[in-house]
Amino acid sequence: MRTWSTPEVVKLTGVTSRTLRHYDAIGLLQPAATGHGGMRHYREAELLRLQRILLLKRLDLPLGTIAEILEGGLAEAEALKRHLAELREERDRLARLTATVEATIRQLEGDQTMTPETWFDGLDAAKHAEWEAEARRRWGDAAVDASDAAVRAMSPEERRAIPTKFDELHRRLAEVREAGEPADSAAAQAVVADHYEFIERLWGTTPTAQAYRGLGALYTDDPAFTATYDAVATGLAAYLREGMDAYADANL
Amino acid sequence: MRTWSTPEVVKLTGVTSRTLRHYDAIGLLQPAATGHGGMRHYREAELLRLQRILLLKRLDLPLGTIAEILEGGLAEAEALKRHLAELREERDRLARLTATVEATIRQLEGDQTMTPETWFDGLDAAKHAEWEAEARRRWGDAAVDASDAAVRAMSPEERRAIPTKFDELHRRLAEVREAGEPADSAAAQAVVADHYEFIERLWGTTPTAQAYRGLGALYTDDPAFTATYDAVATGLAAYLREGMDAYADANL
DNA sequence: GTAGTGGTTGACGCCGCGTCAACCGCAAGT
DNA sequence: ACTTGCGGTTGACGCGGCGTCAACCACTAC
Repeated sequence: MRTWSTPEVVKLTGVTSRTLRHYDAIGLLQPAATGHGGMRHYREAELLRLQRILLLKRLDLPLGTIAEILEGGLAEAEALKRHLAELREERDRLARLTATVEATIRQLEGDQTMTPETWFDGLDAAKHAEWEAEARRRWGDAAVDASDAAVRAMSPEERRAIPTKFDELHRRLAEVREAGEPADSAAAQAVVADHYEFIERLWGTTPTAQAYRGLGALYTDDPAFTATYDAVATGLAAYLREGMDAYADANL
Repeated sequence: MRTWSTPEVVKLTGVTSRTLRHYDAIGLLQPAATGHGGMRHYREAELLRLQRILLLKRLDLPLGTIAEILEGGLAEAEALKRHLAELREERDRLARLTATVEATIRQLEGDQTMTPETWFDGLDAAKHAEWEAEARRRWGDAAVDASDAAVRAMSPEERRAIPTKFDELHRRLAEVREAGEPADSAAAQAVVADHYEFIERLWGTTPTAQAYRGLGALYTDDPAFTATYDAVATGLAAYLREGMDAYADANL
């Protein structure tokens, strides 16, 4: 029954000696014996255990979970399933993120002139070009030009406050929703009323019921907007749209 | 020119007070003034700066990079491009990882009987089912059954040593390659010779030149194998295949 | 002797805060 | 006048998985 010293294990497996000592320290992989000034000696059982550790580690499982599995306290398939769910979430998050970053870069490199819609939402600055075209289709050139003029008339400070204001509205709305209030409740409608007023200021005109509903639809239909709202709270876009529809029903 | 206290900023932006103090500590966002027992007071300039910080943070930029951008020492587009490359890499890595984990789960839940190919490579245990079908197509039922028998005849210890042995071979090969040796050099061929011997033991028969070349082709053609080798060193699969071809030319 | 090799054990650093713990100033209630 | 409570402050530790010193020891070779 031969044994392996630390550097031998290093050569065999490719892990660093520091890693081996770390695993020893946290109890994940302890040498079969130590002697002669603390030198670690591993036997076949430990090597096999290390193999399994490395295998699971390549799946990005945390060491704690790996330990539980190896101790038999946790079923491997069970742990992997949970892990898989996390991986998928993270993968999807990164996919959305890359898209957002790409769009942001396009915006930074594209038209230098900051048109009003750029201010609509700090996060969606990047989406401006596509969004303006969409806006002209939905509301017509006159509406977009009016909004343009209204925002241009603002002071730089006012303009820069726009994303902040949107953020505030979104967070207030998310709070109301988390409290369990339906979108047509008084609490939600109060926030939507502020939203309507703010949109009114941005557009430079009083949105018609149809236009306001259309904006709500845009929030749920355009992935860029949906993503923006989902960043605050998942499903917030749909909730806001509901609230806007209810507001239009009741007040416009 | 009004100012905002810490809790007011918290309400406005949704960040925690701890985060604000952290940003103060690292110099990322310092309050315009402090007074009255250390209370922080922010003005509009700081709120706007915070907005930009949060925007960039949502893109997963590290705080250090955000600081550089805000100080003007780093072009935003430039930083984002670099960041994007990292994001893409990570996204792709996670995509491959989810696939691997999914396959591993399938394997764990599927056939309980561990057939020999399962041991071929620890990481590819999951790929067993697909791989066996592939093997039968490539080498025929007789060859696969022979290998099956050979591995079944091994002791459990021997079987469990198989992935370890593969790992060792792969690492040795990677070292040779990093030293700049071509695949048909003596150094590389020595490793390939060991590889051949080991395959011989696993298969239970002496692989013909054609069969051995076929195995090499599998390494580069099957994404699962390629990924396994790339985990050790990128392009290792191709290098090994080259080496195997050269070995077959010279010795088989 | 001295130098070199190959091992050991701390301990700090990374990143972005969350989460205590301990303290302080001010207002309201007893 | 004392306590209580609120709202703020400042440390300091913890997280994960090691990398990277620094300091030390045992043995061999010169």
